[in-house]
Amino acid sequence: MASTKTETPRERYRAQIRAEVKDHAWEQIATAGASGLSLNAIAKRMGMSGPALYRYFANRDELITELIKDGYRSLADTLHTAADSGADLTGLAHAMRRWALADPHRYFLLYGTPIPGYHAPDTTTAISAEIMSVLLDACVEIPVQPSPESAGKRFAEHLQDHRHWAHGHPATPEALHWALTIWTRLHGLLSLELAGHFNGMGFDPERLFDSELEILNAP
Amino acid sequence: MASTKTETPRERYRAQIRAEVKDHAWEQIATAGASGLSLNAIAKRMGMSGPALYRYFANRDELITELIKDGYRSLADTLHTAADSGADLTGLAHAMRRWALADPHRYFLLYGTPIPGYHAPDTTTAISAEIMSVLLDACVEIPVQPSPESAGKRFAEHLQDHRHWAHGHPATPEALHWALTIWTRLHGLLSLELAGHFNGMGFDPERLFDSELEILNAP
DNA sequence: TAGCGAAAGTTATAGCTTCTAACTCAAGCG
DNA sequence: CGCTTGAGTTAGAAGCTATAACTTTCGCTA
Repeated sequence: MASTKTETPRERYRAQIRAEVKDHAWEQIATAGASGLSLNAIAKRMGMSGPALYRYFANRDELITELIKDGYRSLADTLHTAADSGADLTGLAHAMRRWALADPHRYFLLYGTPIPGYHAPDTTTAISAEIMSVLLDACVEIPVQPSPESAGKRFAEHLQDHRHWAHGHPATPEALHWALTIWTRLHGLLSLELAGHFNGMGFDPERLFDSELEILNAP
Repeated sequence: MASTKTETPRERYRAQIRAEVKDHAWEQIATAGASGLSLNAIAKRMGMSGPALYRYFANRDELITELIKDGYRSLADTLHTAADSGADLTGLAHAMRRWALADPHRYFLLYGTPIPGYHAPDTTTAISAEIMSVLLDACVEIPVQPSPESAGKRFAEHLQDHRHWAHGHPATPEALHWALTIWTRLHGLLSLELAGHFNGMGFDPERLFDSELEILNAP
């Protein structure tokens, strides 16, 4: 997976610089968050003047977009790797938690407060769908019974008309519902833990995570 | 609850300007988010020069801290009002969702990506505890049965040693656990909805919310 | 009521940011 | 070997936070 075509030396050099910039950007994000990202500072740390970077990225937003895309790619790869080695929902969830804890700012770049001007391009939504697909695969193994005349049943029925986001995945509406539930619950836990909202409370966030995961495995 | 003591005209003027600044700040946050907040722009919109505002707020962070405090206060008041008019968990959750949808950026200011330098002062953690208290009150009405030998039971036991965040609330460990669960699940739903992660998916977020709420009412 | 002191608001300035414009230089391709 | 293209430079505009020094204005008190 090196290159799609024969690259000219110029193209190779360009790709290398872009990668180097992104490395520095991730480093900067990991310490100061996305709002602390500075093209100028990156340029200086790379030994060149500020405006030089504008040869490689049109503006700050394009760099951030690229980072978000790489972030989604990283999460999707992490989940794929876990799933390929036979991980069930519990394994996937723990892989996701480890991935999030490894770089909280990266998690927030994807799932935190939306960047004001930023609008997700098609490529990121495609990878996002890939992530959901892994989750859906893990969901079909979970027995989920809809009680009659419940909001849950109504939502599953509602999902029958709005399942295009599953991209043809052969899951029951109940499984789709459950995948959404898993997503929102895990995000709620991780988001609050990473933001430090559990900090003064004393309990072990991992135990709360495991407890919630138990319910997600046997609804 | 006008004033604690007799205020001098200077103090009254000062308080009025501070309030006016915060009004403009909220307006700015509602449109551009917290990262787009500019003391300079606020000053100009108020007809004075940039540095003038530094007489009223030591720096940008102090203004943001104040806004966060007011945000927590606003949410706590909303929940108190709902609880006082007899709302159960469903009512509280819907009040919270309405509050969040009314100003998504305000929600993210409290529960979104943490501000890099910012560290919550005691006053905000106190109001945060107040919010949790309302949730706990609603929890004691919900029957929650711990299955033997489960991660859930183990976490409830773990909470017996870490319940100081409940500030002496007479709830069972199971109720404490359930309050945490409610918090994280509602946050997961609201956070993803407000950030627009459900946008392309077509389903009605409120129906998913109601479905989750049904489970939270009868675990 | 006069005046004094503190607070409010001003401009100037430093230092940071993003980003454009114009220029120089070097690398690579024909 | 030369020409084109792209990389990197400096200069500069416009914005931001924040400080310093100065002026004005307000309100309390003697």
